Amino acid sequence: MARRAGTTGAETAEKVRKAALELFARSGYAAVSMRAIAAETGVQAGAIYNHFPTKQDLLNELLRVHMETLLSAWEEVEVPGLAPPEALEHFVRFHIRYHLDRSREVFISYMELRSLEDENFSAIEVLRRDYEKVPRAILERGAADGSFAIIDPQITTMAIIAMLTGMTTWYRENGRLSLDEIEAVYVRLVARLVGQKEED
Amino acid sequence: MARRAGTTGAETAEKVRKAALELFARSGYAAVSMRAIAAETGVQAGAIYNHFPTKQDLLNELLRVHMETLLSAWEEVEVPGLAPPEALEHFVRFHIRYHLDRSREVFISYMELRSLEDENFSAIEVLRRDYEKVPRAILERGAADGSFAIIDPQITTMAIIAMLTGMTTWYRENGRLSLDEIEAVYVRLVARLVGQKEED
Amino acid sequence: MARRAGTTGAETAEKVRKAALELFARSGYAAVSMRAIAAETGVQAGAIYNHFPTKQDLLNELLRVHMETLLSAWEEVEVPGLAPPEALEHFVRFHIRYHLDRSREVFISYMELRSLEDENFSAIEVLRRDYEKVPRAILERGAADGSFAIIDPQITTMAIIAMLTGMTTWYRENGRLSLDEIEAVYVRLVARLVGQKEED
Amino acid sequence: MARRAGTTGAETAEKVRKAALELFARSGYAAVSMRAIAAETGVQAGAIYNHFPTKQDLLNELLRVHMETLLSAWEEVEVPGLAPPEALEHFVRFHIRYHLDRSREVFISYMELRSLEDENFSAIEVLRRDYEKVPRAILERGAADGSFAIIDPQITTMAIIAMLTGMTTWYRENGRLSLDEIEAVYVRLVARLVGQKEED
DNA sequence: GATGAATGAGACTTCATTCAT
DNA sequence: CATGAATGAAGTCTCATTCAT
Repeated sequence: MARRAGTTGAETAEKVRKAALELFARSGYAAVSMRAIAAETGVQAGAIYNHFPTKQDLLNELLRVHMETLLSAWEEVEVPGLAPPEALEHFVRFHIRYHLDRSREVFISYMELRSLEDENFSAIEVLRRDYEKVPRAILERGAADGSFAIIDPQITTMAIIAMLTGMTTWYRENGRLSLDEIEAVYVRLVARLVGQKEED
Repeated sequence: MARRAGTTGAETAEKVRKAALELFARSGYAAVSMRAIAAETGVQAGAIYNHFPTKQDLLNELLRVHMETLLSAWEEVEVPGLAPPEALEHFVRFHIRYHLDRSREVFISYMELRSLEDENFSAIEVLRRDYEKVPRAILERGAADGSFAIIDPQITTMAIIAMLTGMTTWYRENGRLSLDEIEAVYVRLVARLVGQKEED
Repeated sequence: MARRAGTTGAETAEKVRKAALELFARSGYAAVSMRAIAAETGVQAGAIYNHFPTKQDLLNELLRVHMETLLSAWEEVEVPGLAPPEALEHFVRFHIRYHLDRSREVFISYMELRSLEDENFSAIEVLRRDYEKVPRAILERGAADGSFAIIDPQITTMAIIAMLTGMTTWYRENGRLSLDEIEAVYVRLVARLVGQKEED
Repeated sequence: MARRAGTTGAETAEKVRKAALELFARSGYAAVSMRAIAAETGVQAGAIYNHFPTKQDLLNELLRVHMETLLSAWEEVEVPGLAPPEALEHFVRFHIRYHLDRSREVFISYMELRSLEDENFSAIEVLRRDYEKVPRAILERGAADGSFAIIDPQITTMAIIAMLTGMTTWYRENGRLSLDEIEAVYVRLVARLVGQKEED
């Protein structure tokens, strides 16, 4: 049968992306079939191939777009002249907010890297490294100007990212603390990690 | 054909466990076939079913045994009377050493929880919670006796675990720092997170 | 590859039904593989699943449709006002003709009931009972109006059905007697079973 | 492990026969696995092969022994000089009693003939034909001496056997009629089929 | 004579993908 | 652009059978 009235190809592609994101996050790339994505989208499996050449391309696009969006979102909110302590706080708040809003993208970005074929994997890895350079640079500036007392910049960077990203595994919207409170806690924890003096 | 001379069932079962661990860690549970595990083990796929009723049982056993072993390993090295700062350092060193030795078990314990069927999932979750209680209890003791200045016990606990476990994703045996050095860095980072005074 | 030009799904489904009927009758449900049905149909095994969800559903549909068709075929030829002796003769001729035309359906309807899962089994049983009510009712009418001298209505009903249906196990198209002759013999045998007076 | 104390090979072989009979009757030859038979027997599948070379041999032995036993049981009770009416009644009573006692053997003798490989099938067919000759001979004697008014000897023979054997499909031990009563009904039905005068 | 472990084939079913319509 | 039907490969698991112990 032909396309139903009132739908456009772009709409379908977007619905496929949403469905795939949801399902990959819930069950993992390998465990999700094109038929399952199609069912969630409301089309037959064959229709997906009008928009994405292969299942692998679908995953790759999700991850690539996520990383690109993350990077450009940071570029948009970044405040260039900020002193390291304020810059780090700014980054922490950005990272938490952004990652909670896209918890499924974040999740599959960590989980499904290994499902990418080599070439795709490498491209995503580059983007990931780029993002890791953001806190790393702040740490190094802070170490240089004496506002931080960094133990080891590389490990501290990874520790910060792991700590912040780990939040997506336990955060629930109606938990004990509000998002603002959690953010505040993490800002202070990160400050401690980099050896800032407590200001309260 | 029957069993080849000189082999035993227990050996095969162990080889299957090893192969499955390796492959699940590398490619993920859903992406690994029983045939692939069998090939790595050196038997036909059907032979696995003499030792494990289903693929799910195989995963479940790996995860269950890992968590049980982790818990009993801790119980064995735990030093009951230790003051909170020393207890925390002890835990950090234990966790790092143990997790690096079993990086694949750790990896699939985090990655493949979602591949467990409901009942199996619940059982493993209980064990995971049990393990999280270990640092949590130390933090609370330290908060009570004033040796720590904890910002938020729950978040700090999760942050410590995420930070430490994240190491398995980037640690390489011949990297810039030795394991001893890395351990020392993490001990200090954790000390900062819980608000201990720097002792150096 | 996709569908070959000039074929339709309905055709394939029908070919699958035919092949399954043939093979189930010859070798039994459990001894026939989906691959064998597919080979007889001229498609790959997977293609069957576009038309029948499971092998069990395929069997179930064959049996259900057979029983429904049998019942509605009877309803179509039934002559309501007929006196019991003529009604019984009418039924005997119908049963023989119908069952010889569909000897494979009849065969698997008796043989493969036990291969049906519980729910499917119950549904088919209901239809079978409905069909058995047809001769039973004629017998009872004939007993009531004195045209028959029934020994025991239930046993006689079962005896008639067993006797008639048993014919499918030995009937061969080019045997000693023509179908018309066989029919005539059975009409007289049934007349004897119900205690009609011989009219010749 | 070796044989458990107190069991003998002959016992196991007999238990295997019983289990196979039971399971073949319930689910059909093709649907029953050697493992299932072994489980019902209380041994491992491999042990069956100490007593029966293949699954096919097991089926074949069950059918062959059944037919041989049936034939020799008849030979034992047969009363040579009996007049046709009494001989037929004698046969009917024998057939019913014998078949109800061995309903599973009877059932698989009809159902699983097609599961026999060619050579085995032919051998069993010979025995079946031998048994069918028994009523056939009585009918012919009765036709010759005028005590029966047979419509068609072959069809009547098959009708009698189908009718009698069909009973195993609906007979229940605690049904409406006792076995004696059922027997009496069938004796009279058969007498009608062969055109004897009603004697009551 | 029995066990337990193995093989190699094959069971049902699902999969990613293709393509006529 | 979507459907529905197909392929060919592969998935998990079971099977009859064999054989070292």
